[in-house]
Amino acid sequence: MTVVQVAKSKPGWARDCADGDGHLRPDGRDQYTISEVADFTGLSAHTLRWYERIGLMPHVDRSHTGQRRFSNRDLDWLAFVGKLRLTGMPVADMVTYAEMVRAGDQTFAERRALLESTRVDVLQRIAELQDTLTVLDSKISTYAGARSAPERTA
Amino acid sequence: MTVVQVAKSKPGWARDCADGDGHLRPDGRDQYTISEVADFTGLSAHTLRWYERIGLMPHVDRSHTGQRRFSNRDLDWLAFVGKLRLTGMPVADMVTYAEMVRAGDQTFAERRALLESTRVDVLQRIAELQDTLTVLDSKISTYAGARSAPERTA
DNA sequence: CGCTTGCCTGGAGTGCACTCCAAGGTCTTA
DNA sequence: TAAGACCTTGGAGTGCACTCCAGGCAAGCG
Repeated sequence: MTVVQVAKSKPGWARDCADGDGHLRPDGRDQYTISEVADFTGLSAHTLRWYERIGLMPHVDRSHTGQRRFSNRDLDWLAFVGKLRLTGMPVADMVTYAEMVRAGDQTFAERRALLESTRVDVLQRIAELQDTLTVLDSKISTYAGARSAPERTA
Repeated sequence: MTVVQVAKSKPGWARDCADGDGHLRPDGRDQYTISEVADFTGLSAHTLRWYERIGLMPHVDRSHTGQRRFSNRDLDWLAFVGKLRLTGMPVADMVTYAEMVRAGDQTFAERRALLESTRVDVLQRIAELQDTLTVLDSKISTYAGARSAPERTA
């Protein structure tokens, strides 16, 4: 029931793991262009604009000519959104969360509840993956040992 | 970079976790109709036919009138495919794996390599999720303690 | 025998999360 | 001041993994 997809930015679906969360935040400034933010977050500029359009970003500051100027707060928010994305939460639900944030303090309980159910979900997915790992390992050892493994038979 | 989606069969995106992998295999038989298999696996009959069309299933037996009759081996294969699906492997890659299986023994090394890279991927995703869990927990405790939490600030 | 239920097919449609395009304005640096 | 890189918008397009539809065949039952 759980489908996972990996962005095509990496070759094939095996992600390059040694990414090291590369993008250090350039402090000392509080104004970033969209392409800088794209570099820091790994999201495309398109996606950042789209996030704003659908209400997943609080309204971003603009320069006097209308260009976006992202703040460190925006970067923090995007980092958090990135974590939610990793949990598998649909964008629509993240928008709901963002709306609750905008609605103010009376949504605390709801927000907490959402985060807690997310937490449960993450725990369950970890368990699923660990289970999958077991299956994978036993299959790999089949290949390691045997000259002909019984295929289609677990 | 990792996008995860959860099927709509469950209300919202929070999956019902207490599913218990319910569907016990009814042994003593080796012939199942498509709707039985759909029940056992949680996949829809549509999806099962689609899997066969795209080459993700070995050719399934048919009754004298042309209806599919799935075997226990098919069920085993579907269970394994389900595990691969959980890892986030795209369907196209699973088809590749299925093709290697059909190609026979000379693909052992490739198959093993694929499984091993999958394994690495799963390990990495588990690590990501554990990291996410940490963020979630610290955010939840913010909500737990404070009357007004600093939003957009991690 | 007719009715309901289940299965078959190829092909079209859906929903999600981007991803890109066209047409134009802006910023930088030589 | 001119070239080229970068930014803006609304809307259209893409890829994936299903999901459904129309039209038809077949089996079981009262």
